[in-house]
Amino acid sequence: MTTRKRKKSLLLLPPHSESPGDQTDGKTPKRSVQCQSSESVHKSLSFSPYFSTRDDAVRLTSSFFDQPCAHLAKEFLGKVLVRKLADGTELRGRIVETEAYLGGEDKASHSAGGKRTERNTAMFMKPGTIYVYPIYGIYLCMNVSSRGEGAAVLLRSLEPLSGQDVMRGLRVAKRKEGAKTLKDKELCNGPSKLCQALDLRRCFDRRDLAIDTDVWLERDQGDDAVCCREVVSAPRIGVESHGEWATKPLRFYLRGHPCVSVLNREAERQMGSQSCMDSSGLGL
DNA sequence: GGTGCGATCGCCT
DNA sequence: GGCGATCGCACCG
Repeated sequence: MTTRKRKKSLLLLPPHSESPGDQTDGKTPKRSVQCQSSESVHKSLSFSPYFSTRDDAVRLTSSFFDQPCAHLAKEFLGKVLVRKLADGTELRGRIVETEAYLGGEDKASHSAGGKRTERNTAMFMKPGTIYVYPIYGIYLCMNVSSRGEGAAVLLRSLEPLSGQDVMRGLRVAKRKEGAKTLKDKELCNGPSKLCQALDLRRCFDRRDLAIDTDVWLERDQGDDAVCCREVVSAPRIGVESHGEWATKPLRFYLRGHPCVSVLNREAERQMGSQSCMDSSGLGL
């Protein structure tokens, strides 16, 4: 899987580089982020086949984030992540997949063993603090700290609700010229994809999701659709090398949702008629 | 559709 | 100097 070669191919832009609209080399086409009209943003609002939306969305405050990690990871499902760009455009996506990283004893966590470094400092900050870190040299992932020393929730997938055209522009900017057009469900179906689509950069690291003016979380009617039976608990992705912690069901996603990055049919089959309150095996 | 592989570089030991 | 909470693409059936 891993290669040691370091060719100087530039198929992808580093995610932590300035977005294409900010680039000054004159070679990259400007995307539409800076100039999309409010009308086009309104048009891009699409009705979700899975949830309904309404105008009385409520921003989530600090108290919401102060929950045990795995519990918060499940609570995130159905909530709406909002990203307000510099030009006022609001990008919205409903969270449909998360992972809990418990810190301390959790060997798959960046903060395993209570290890605190410059990079993972945000994991130890107050619940609701954003932790953005680079991975594989070219991608970013976004977490939100929870209650518990070094604990955080990784946001893995969103269902795009508004601003899809802008998201597509941000995603396309990172892909090879001539690549096929991305479907809406492909815009945010992965932890690094959602960072690209929402233009979440490293500068968001250590910012407070409860009070920030550029990114926040909302609760809306979508919550009503996230009944217990729809939540699948499965082992986390990409942590196979961490022994028993690799098998713990700390990934949560909405069953049957097309925007989930990786399905776990085995976990879904095992759910059966079991309540999700039990299926994690963690007494959540 | 599923699978395998290469890309790429910051962080950590 | 090794590794990694990923992704896109080519290839195959």
